[in-house]
Amino acid sequence: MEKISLILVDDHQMFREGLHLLLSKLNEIDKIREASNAAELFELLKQEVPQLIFMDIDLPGTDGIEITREVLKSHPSINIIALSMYADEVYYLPMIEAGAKGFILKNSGFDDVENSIKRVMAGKYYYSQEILSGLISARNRKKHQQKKNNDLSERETEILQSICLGLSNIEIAEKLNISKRTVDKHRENILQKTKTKNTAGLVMFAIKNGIIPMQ
Amino acid sequence: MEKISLILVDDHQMFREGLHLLLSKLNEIDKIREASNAAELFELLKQEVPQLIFMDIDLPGTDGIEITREVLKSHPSINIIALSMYADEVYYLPMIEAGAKGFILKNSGFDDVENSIKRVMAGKYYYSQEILSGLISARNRKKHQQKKNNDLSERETEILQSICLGLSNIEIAEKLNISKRTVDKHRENILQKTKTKNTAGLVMFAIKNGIIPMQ
DNA sequence: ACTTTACTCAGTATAAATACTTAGTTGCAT
DNA sequence: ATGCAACTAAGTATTTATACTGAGTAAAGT
Repeated sequence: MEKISLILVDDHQMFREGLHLLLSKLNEIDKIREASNAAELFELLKQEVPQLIFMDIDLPGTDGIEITREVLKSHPSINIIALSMYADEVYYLPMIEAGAKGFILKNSGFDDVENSIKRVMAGKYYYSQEILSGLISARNRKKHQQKKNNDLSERETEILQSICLGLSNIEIAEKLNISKRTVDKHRENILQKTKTKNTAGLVMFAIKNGIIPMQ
Repeated sequence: MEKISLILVDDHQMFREGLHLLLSKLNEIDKIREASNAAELFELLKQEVPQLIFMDIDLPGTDGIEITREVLKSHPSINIIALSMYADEVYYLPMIEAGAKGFILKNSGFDDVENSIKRVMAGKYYYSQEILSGLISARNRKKHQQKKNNDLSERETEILQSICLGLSNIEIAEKLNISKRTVDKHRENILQKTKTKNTAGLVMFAIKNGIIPMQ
């Protein structure tokens, strides 16, 4: 198996040196270089192109996401694994869009680093499990939020759904085989219950409360 | 460290036996039992409660998702790891909601099984990388969908946002210091461009196209 | 120079939504 | 059996939204 040459990009020297030491114990690793910012990285790239880059996201000046885009534009073959303190989607989604093959958290174990190298160098992707738990818990939070605080009756829910579909009261009345005035009344009651004052408010309420599917 | 007692639930005998053999080589595992359906599983649960269950999703009769819900209702302390042939979100999302702590694919390596046991028994989640990348790519797809196909001008976008906030045309006119008739006209143009026919349609369009934040 | 686009404003008319009030029916629960 | 909640319906009035037409100005691009 070919030995791996890699570059660590991080503005904290201590972190860089620690990771450097840990990585140097791996047999697969051949050469490790370090950069603390974009300029240093591009200088290293001129000298020799590595197979792998560990890229910190929170860099002063040009951030890791922007650097990743630039590096991949000129060197598409390099595998980039993102490093972040936080499992927040405002970090990893842009990073993945930028082309990072992996995303691991700084406070996860070194086995995460090892696994990420193995998978990414095999042409696969690798994401920390913590990211998923963030996604899942966000999903669950939303699901729970949606279920509660919904005092609408069945009929009212049905009518609110129809409103969101863009139907007028007359059309809803025809669809449900009831009087237009009844729909008027329901709509009025829904406005009261949802504490909104017009159609726009109704639709927003419906979405926030999961009354209409809108993932 | 306490030894783990677990149950394998799968309707394919050969798969069950193979996984049984592999698992029996792990030091952490103490006792392995097998069930091929819901009835057999609940029979085993009566005899002795395990710490862990590997649950196949595609079971004849009551499926793995439903069984997971029932098991966790009566035995919330049991850790359940789902097994599936497919990395499809129609499988894993309901399974996660049902309370499974892990989700691995049948065609991934045995190290996935080992890792899932370690993490789940430590009170954490574990999901196959394939699932994580599926979730993330789904999110990326959505983000990209939102950006395109938005012919609205700046002013129109501004007005659409105000509409979504529940403002009437008069209120929007005051807010932007323009005539109410101008807002009328903008609104008319937005209706045309978005191919919608009323306020509800406008709000739905705004959400689908990411014109208003709505995570 | 010319066209296009965005933004602005108005007249006129109709349709729809909002507000407030009253009231009959049904089914369910205490 | 009594009351409550949901669903139904209508009268009346006002406010908003939608539709179609016409038009001026400013900026930007060809």
